[in-house]
Amino acid sequence: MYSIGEFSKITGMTVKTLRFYQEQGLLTPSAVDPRTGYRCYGAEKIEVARIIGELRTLDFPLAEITEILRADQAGASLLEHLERQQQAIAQKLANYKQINAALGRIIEQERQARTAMADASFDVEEKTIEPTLVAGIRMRGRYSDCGKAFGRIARRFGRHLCGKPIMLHYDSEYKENDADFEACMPVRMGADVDGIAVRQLAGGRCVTLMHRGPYDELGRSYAKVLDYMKTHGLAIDLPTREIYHKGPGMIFKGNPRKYLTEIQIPVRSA
Amino acid sequence: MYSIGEFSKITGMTVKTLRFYQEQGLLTPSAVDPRTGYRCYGAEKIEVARIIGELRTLDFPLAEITEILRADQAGASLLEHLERQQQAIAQKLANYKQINAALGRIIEQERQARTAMADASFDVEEKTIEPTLVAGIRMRGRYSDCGKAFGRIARRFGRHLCGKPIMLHYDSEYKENDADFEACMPVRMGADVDGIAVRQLAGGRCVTLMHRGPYDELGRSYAKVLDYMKTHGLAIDLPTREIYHKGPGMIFKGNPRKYLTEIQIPVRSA
DNA sequence: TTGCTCCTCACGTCACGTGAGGTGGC
DNA sequence: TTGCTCCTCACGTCACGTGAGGTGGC
Repeated sequence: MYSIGEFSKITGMTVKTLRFYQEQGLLTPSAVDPRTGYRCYGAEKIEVARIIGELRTLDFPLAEITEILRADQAGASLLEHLERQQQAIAQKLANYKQINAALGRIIEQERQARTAMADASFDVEEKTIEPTLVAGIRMRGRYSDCGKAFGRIARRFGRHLCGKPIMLHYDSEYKENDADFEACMPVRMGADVDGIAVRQLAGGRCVTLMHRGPYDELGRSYAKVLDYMKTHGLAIDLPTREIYHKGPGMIFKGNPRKYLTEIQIPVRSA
Repeated sequence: MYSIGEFSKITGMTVKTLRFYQEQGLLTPSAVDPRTGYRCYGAEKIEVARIIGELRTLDFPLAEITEILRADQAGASLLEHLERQQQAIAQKLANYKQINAALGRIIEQERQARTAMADASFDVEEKTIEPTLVAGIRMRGRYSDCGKAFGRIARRFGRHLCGKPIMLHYDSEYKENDADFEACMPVRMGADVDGIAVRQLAGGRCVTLMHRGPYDELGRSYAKVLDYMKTHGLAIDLPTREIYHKGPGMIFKGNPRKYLTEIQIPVRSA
């Protein structure tokens, strides 16, 4: 016979836990001194404690452990308990996997927003861009509808995504309600899936400018780019592009004054 | 301004939750009628509720959400919170993965024990066994030490395991304290790792008998097998094998009367 | 007497959910 | 008056942990 302290050392369970298990009717002492209230555990309780410990390691709730111990004789039910528990664990696992993936995406986005802010120059520049594989949805309507399209692409391509969202503008003039545009996201690989086209976006020479501020002030930056092109005798090669380096975050919408949008206009000598 | 019921519908949070968030100082109503106690939520609270909801989806504790909301202006801290949270989630994920794997192993073992019980014939038989890849630890000492060896192999080879534990006996006579034996477990693939040898176990002709009961009664079954071999003029080809189809379970030790052990003795015509 | 083990009882954790019992406005 | 929304207060969940305050045996 062991005192609760001794039994605690043997089983690796705290004294508090042992008292709690007694209260729950899960693991009762072999005897209790009626005068002092001292608990006594017999050697046969060690095996019971071991089983409880194993089942707790497998995250079984105490109520179910009580059931399993009671049904020990039957034996047949153990397998079913195990299978049910595996279901339960699999659910939690799936849940945390999802959370983990979501956190990964958000963190990545935040990091890129930081570096974009650090790297930006805010001057009109000419550069050569690389060809890029993108998944895109071409649409007509209002620019503000592009959010949903980016969302659809992101959900579909998940971990194959590899860059910021890009919008292609196919109109040569500004259109409010009937614009012709395409929401794209760079992907590592992939094929067409319901309404989303995967293709190579051509590279080449272009004029760029990083715009800082809300989207409704993009016009000012476009003016700067077009001035530059006129001065240098360059002509537009549609579609033009906008790259959203930093927009409303997933958590905080953030301050529109800090949004970063890169304007890219493919050009050829006029 | 919205009543708590309206705001609940807008945000998808229950009324109880909204009251709780107020109590926690997380999301306070824009106004409270001092006479009736009725809560009023302004439209600007919708965005706050959205952020709280997003962060709860990512499993942030309420206390940390409070912090994040307070530090919103700073902005810089969000990324660190996200990274810390990813750490926390990764831990839980790893924990549940481990539980899941353990459950899988135990379930598999229980299932195999069931089918073994259903298939066993309990007669001496001759059969041809297939070559098997095993991971084994050869040792000298007492048979009862094999448990640790099986444990080591199981931990090392984890998901590459593909069968019940096998013991090889290299002695031609019974030895109590200085037996020469090898604890093996079938594996799908693998290479030698500290003290564990991976190799092909030869197949061939052998005499088998399924023994049902405690290990200390194995002698009776060996007698039956040896009788059979004598009658049929067969000679032993060392090492002999024991396959533990059902022994003490991982959870319950179970009734030794129900243990199932297969004796396999490789033979050649004498 | 001191130090150790043991006892009970009450409360805290975490993010809410579940009533009970009652009020205010249409 | 009825039905609906809203209110507060107390308690439950889950598996313990953390004291506080006190007792028994060496």
